[in-house]
Amino acid sequence: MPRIGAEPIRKAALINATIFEIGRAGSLNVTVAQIARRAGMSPALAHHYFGSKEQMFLSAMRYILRNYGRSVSETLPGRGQRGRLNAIVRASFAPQNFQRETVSAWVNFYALALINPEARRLLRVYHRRLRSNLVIALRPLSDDPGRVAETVGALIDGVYLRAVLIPGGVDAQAAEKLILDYLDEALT
Amino acid sequence: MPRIGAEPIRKAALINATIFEIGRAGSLNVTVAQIARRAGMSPALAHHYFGSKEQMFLSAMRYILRNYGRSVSETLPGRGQRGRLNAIVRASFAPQNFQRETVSAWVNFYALALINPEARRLLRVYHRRLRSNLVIALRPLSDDPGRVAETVGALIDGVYLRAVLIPGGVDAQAAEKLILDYLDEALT
DNA sequence: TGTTCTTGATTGGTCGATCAATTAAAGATA
DNA sequence: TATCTTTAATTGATCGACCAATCAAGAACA
Repeated sequence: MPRIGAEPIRKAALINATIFEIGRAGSLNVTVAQIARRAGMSPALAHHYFGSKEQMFLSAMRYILRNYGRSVSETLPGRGQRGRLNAIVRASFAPQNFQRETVSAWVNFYALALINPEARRLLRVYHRRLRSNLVIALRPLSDDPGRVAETVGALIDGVYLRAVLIPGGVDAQAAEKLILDYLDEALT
Repeated sequence: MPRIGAEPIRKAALINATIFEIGRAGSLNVTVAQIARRAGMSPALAHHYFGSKEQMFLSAMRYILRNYGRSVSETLPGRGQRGRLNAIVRASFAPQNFQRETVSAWVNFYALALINPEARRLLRVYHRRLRSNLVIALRPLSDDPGRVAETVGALIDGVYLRAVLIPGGVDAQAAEKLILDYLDEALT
């Protein structure tokens, strides 16, 4: 059984399973055993690789945030002016970032950030980066880029939060439009 | 000890303690024993009055939402036109609704709504009522009251969400201004 | 007396974490 | 090649702690 070089594969499997299980349960109340079983290994092995459940959660959160950050910066280059702005907003509602499990995990990570300093730090890094991206894109378009960036950031989070509560799936189209419409009227 | 007619007093104490402990812990992972101790009674008595921990949580959530709804409708009458709108927004950031413990509990109730149908129902009622209030106030001011109401709703939630993550307390003033500024530019 | 209030004690169950033991690959030695 | 050594991978079993919920019984009031 033991193939050498299993660590990165196992860790990746565990991170995926963590996000999936948290999303599925809609809560951080998932057991290490559940996650490990989903990832096809024993609970002991999960502990072996991550040391603790907390570290698994934080790694999963890092993964989500890194993914989001990547999908933002990937869609950035090119597209002058307003195009950059639209790209940032659109990335937030791209299928990979806006799937029910992911958004559900996202909400729970916000709750985790209330009690875990490292989780809070990660979230603040994401906030800063998003804000910075928005400000740069807004600079040539608005006379108060800071305020508009803040508003868009809050709007994205708010729309995410409400999206998971809608029973019949999530309408990324409508969510995206709400924010783009705001930008239309904010950028006179 | 046993005074007659203790039930409503005990229940109120437990609901307060529930919100306080959830806010303090920043998580729904509070024990019935913690809550009961905070409310000055034994865990068994808490079960006696509420039947289960879940019912305690739901009652606490109802209490928060009722409180919020009341503080909105109290500030409503009078003030023609734009005044009603400002009042609704201002109520969201009134001290009683925007204290750290309350907002922290609020975020966790959102997470609870992901897994508990009754919690989800309560939250949807709050969404509908807020939206309805906003639409009525917006009707004479905007040619698309529905969209603006949706945006303000998401904005309030987003600002709440971000407020709890700021280390040095919450700036209700700034939060309020962000939303009022949005309204200024949305209502040409 | 009967009803309401109240709690200590207990039960049944869950879960994170640890550890000793097993398996197998990689590398060294001769 | 055959054998030994080292190291990584993996798990079953178990420990210790925590906790929601129940119950029987006591205490105070009408």
